[in-house]
Amino acid sequence: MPELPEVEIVKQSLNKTIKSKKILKVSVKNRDLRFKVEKNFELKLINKKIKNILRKAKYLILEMEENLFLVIHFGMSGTMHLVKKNKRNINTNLSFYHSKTLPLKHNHIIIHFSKFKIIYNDPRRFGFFKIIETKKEFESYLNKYAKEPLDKDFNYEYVKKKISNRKKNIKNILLDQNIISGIGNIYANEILFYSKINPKKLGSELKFIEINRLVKFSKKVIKKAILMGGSSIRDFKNSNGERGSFQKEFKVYDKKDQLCPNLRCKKKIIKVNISNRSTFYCSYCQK
DNA sequence: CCGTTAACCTGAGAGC
DNA sequence: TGCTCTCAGGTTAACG
Repeated sequence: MPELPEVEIVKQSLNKTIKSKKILKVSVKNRDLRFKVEKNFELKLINKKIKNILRKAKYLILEMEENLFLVIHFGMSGTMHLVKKNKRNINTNLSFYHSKTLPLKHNHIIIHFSKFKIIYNDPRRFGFFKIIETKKEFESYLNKYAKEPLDKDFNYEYVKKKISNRKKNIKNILLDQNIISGIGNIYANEILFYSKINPKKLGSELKFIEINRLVKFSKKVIKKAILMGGSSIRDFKNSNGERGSFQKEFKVYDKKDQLCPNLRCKKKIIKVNISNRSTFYCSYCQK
């Protein structure tokens, strides 16, 4: 579900609430996430204080005392909910693309603090929670991943070097976390529209100006999405408290048969399948 | 090494 | 109302 901007929003919310708080109790209702939640998960976290909350690409990291790192990935459908304690209500305070109501099913992991608890919900269970116990191991774990658009040295030279010998189409390149990290299906579509690049074009075919636009608009789109609280799709209709509003800015994503936002164009956005992912673009503006 | 596809899961919505 | 089918914000093992 969440791409870089959505995970960043979670990070920012958590920084306001659980930073420097102590974990009093952990309960795991279902260990069968994408990777099995380890046996000693609860024991390792209990009585630890949270030092900091970090993000890298689509990963959220809770940095604990004693060089303990809890790495969280939300998969396709993971969400985090903050619920005040000692209240019977089911209001959550941490609803990004979700309603303010805690879902009834699929609440797999609950982390208790003195005045509230955070609940991890994930219907499809593609997400995971992993504990890393040394700083060294933590750093090498994250260094595996490619640079993300917001990195200072994510620039023309970096992207050029990464893609110029690739026979892979640019849409799949943007989704490949080993080439560029943090971008998912929504933002890949949007970035390619702004960059005026046909998603089927191969990495090796991109010209100087196209790579430049790709770098520029990757940064712009991701930054703006963060400023707008991320994107809330699918369930945002029935939610009165969703935080994200970047879905209102979508130019092509989920816009099949709608007019191209470029007013001079007047053609319709088309939808095609690229490697089993829906891809939306204007075949006139994106060459 | 590289690129593509299928598989992992549940639920919502469309069409009949 | 209910059935079947397709699709969904991600990742990766397995294959050629």
